[in-house]
Parts: sequence; C-alpha cells; structure tokens
Amino acid sequence: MSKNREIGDIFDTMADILDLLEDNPFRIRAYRNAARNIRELTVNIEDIVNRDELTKIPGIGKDLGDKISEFIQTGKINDYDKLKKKVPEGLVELLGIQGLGPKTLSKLNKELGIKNLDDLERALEGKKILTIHGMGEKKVEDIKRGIELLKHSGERMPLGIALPLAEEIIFEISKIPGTEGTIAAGSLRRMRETVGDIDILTMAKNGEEIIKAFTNLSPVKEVLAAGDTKGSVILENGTQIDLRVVEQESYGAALLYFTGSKAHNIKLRTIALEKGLKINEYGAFRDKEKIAGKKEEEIYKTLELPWIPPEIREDKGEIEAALDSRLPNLIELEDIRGDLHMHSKWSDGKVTIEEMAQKAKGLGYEYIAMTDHSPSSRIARGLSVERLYEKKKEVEELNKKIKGIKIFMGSEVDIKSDGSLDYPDEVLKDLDIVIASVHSGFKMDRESMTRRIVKALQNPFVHALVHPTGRLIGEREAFEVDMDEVIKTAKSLGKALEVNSYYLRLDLNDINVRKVTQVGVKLVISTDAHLPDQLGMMRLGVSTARRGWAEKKDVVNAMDLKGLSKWLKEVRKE
DNA sequence: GCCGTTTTCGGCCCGACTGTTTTCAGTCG
Repeated sequence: MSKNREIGDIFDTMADILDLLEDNPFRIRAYRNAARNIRELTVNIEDIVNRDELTKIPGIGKDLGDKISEFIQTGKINDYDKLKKKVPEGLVELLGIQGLGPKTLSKLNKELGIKNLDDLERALEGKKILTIHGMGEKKVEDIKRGIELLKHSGERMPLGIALPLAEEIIFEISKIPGTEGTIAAGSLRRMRETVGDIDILTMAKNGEEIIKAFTNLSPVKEVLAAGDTKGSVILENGTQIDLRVVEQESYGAALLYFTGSKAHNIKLRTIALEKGLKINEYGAFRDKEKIAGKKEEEIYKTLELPWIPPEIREDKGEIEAALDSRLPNLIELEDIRGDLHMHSKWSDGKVTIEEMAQKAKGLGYEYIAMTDHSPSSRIARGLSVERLYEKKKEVEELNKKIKGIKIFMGSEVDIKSDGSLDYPDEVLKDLDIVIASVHSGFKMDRESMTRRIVKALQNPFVHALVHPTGRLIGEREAFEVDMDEVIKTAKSLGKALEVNSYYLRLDLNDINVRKVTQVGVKLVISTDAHLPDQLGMMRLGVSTARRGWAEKKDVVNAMDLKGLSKWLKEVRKE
C-alpha cells in the first residue's frame, strides 16, 4: 500500500475517533479533507516530504504536515497512537453502519458500555436500549437494518456494472408520468471507477407521486426513505438508489449539487459567498432573489466560471483552471478512431478476427489492431511463432476482403520476469503493432518490477505498455512499480501508456492518467475486448482518461488512420 | 486544524428526511 493511502487512512480514522469524542467538527473536517487530498495526490508523499513542501498541499498546515513527516520518518504517528487508546477499537468500525452516527454511538458506549458489533447486536435485542434518550422502537429497527446492510453490501460497485444498471432504472423512471430529464448524478455522472450508490435526478411537479411510483418499481426490495422530493430504496441485488425530484426552475442547481463532488461544491459555495451570493440545490441567490437555477451553466456563470465537465469536478485544480480560462478540452468518445487492443479466437477471444472487425466498423472505427497473446500466456492460448505467422496471413487476406476498416497485425506480448519479451526481435519487427504487458510474477519487489518494465519499453519494437499496473478493481492490487520512472521512460522514447477500458481494469487509473498528461506522454485508450460487445467498454476508458484531464492530442488512437500509421513507424525509428 | 484583497483570529456549505421531539437533534449526502 502506498504511503499516500496509509496516511489518508490514518487521518480518516483519526477523524472518526475525534467524531466519537465529540471534538470540534471543523477540526474533524480538516482531518478528512487532508486525508482525501493526500490519497488523491499524483505524486508520492515521500517526495513531497523530501522537498519540504508538505504545506503546499491544500488542507495541510504545520500540524498535519509534522504528523506526515513523523510517519515517513518513524513509521508511526504518536498522536494517532494516543487517540486510539481513547476509544475501544471496535467502536470506530461501527460508524460504518448506516443510520448510526458518532453522537448515538458515543452515547451507547458511555451508557451501555457498548464496545463492538457483538455488544451492539446484543443490546439491540434487549429493552434497556430504549431507555436511552432519543432511542425508540423504530430507531432500533433502523440500526438493525443498517447492520444487515453493512454485512451484505460490502464493496463499492465497479462503474461498468453500475452504469448499465443505472440506465435501466432511469428508463423505468422516465416511464413514470410527469417526469422529464431523468439523469444519473453523483459519482456515476463523474464516472468514478467505483460507485457506492446510484443517484438519480428527475424533473417533475408532483414530487410526492413520483417518489411513490419510484418506491413501487419492481426491482425495489426495501424503502429507506420517501419524502416529497427525495426517495431512497434498496434493490433486490443490494444496490441503493436515491431519487431526487425537482422543479424545472431548479433543475440545473440540483444537478450541479447532486453531481458533486462534495469538495467541488464546497469550493463553489465558498466562491459564491465571497461574491455575496448563496448557492444551494434550488439555485443561486443574491439576498432573497434567485438569479440562476435552470441550468448548470447559469450557476457557473454567476461565479464567472465556464461550465466544468462532471468528470473533473473533484476540486483538484479544475476551479482554478476555469478561473484562468485554461480548462482542458477533454477527449470525447467520438474522438476515438480505432481500438488497438483486442483478442480473437486465435488466442482467448471468443470470435473470429472478421467478426471483431465488422463490429468495430459498425462503431465507425477506421482501424483496429488484433493483439492476441504470446506463447507464455498458456491459459490464454498464446500463439507460437508459427501460428503467429499463420494469423498474419489471415489478417492480410481480411484487409483485402473487408473495406472501410484497416486491421493492424499485432500482438500483446508478455513481458518476462527479466524484462525480455516473449517473441524475438526478428519476429516483433514483422508486426504492425506490439503492445507489451505483465501477466505473471506480480509479487516482484518495486525495483525489479520497475527495471523489468523499463527494459520492455526500451525494446525498439514495442509501441505501448498495456494495463500498466496490473490491478483488478476489487480483486487484485496494482503491483509495486515506480510509475514516475515508467512515465519518464515512455516520454523519452515517445511510447504510449494504455488506459485499459475493461471495467475491472481501468488501468491506468484516473490519478495515473493525470500524471501522464501533465508531462505530455501519449495515451492509448483500448478495450482489451474478447467479445464484439466488449468493444463498447471504450466509454469507460474514455471517461477514465477524462478524469485524468486527457485531451484529444494526448491520445494516439484519436488520430486518423494516416496519423496513426505514421506514429507506429516513428516510434520504431527513435 | 486550516486559511486569508474584510489576513494571524474568527470563520469554516447547506438542506432533506426521520424519529422522538413539543421545537429539534442526528444522520446523510
């Protein structure tokens, strides 16, 4: 685990403990804010400590800066250890129970001696808990439900699962009479790689009726809340859906507000206050007068800001960039001219090259690269040199047969543990495109892995490094590698790094993409499709790239056929 | 605990929903 993440987690836990101790809420927020900023940093916190620039990080002042230095130097934070002794260990994790907050928990601890989940569950079965001020039958049921939810809900859902699910629900809600402009908000609209619950916004006058109809939709298992502007339900599969109903006059303000991120909104509201305005989910107000609300653009305009794309609303410099008129011109799905990473029946894909090509052509692509696996990937039926040349012949024939799309003959070549590639150079040179990746030996130490990957990139025939960190969302951590070194190598050789669009990969992730685009290294956004339909995952990769501020000029497969062909050759000349 | 063209103290985003309240606290996003 990176130090950034470790420190982020510690600060968050410290915030939780301070919450239970009913400390100053603004101090607690400072810890949470710092945690988030450190976790999402694009550089290693150690480097910042070495440069003595900690207080340049937003939300880090002298005190938190000292704590970070202490952790980097000694591996621990004294104040954290002291704080941990003040509350029972099991109490902090109970904060994860929906409906049970720090105030109630602290009371339960003081008055009933509840220290952990076991204690809590036992108390909920008894009568004594009802004697506590503010506790009633319903509250008890609420907490029980919260515990069940925590036990079963588990992890955040990958974007690739949440997105189609949300689209189905939106379709259902759109059918409720009186609704208009139904749209996903929240982290889904920002296209975060995982989504906690699904937020949906709709425009209607008769809020109460809409919410009632919503809570009666067929996949709804449980209703958590149902007012006249807000409803929350749990679906059969355990997903929570929140629906908000607003009137047309407030649609833009509500969309802005419910899209978040929270940090982005807080900064916007702070700027509003400086201008003597107030922003809430109903609009922008000067004194009591509403001056904007129908559209997001209007709200931004009252702050003298251009509209900011949802994917970058994370308070990571986008508001400052907007103020300076230097917002990035983000890559769009429509900019993508081809897909350079996919598999066919020749290795572990499910259909023929021709079927993949036809599907790609249907998507309007100008080109694809067929990149089946190399021999070391036995499980994926990697091609022997002999079969590779047979496949090359098929590609040549298909290029004559199918008009309107160019098929590049390629390979996804394994990077062996010593950094050498799985085909000899005299074979690689016969391929139009070579993408290299790690498929084994994930547990290597950081230095060896970095050396391994850098060496592979240095092979003159390699065009791109694909799924560069090997992570699988919710299943496998990224392997240890010095990404800065990899980026530096790619930069010096003019090679590309992939944003793999497969929904469990999204690798590079948004944070790494941002690093890459900051130094001007090329990206290739591809799907790694094993089925024709998986070519559609491109939108996930493009969104990830957008979250990393990638522009069209950063992406090699946003070039037309001519431009890309030229790039493929140029890489090998350097 | 952080932050600053109303700077080194006094602020710190804002509203909905719920349950237990008789005017509001707690939780959530």
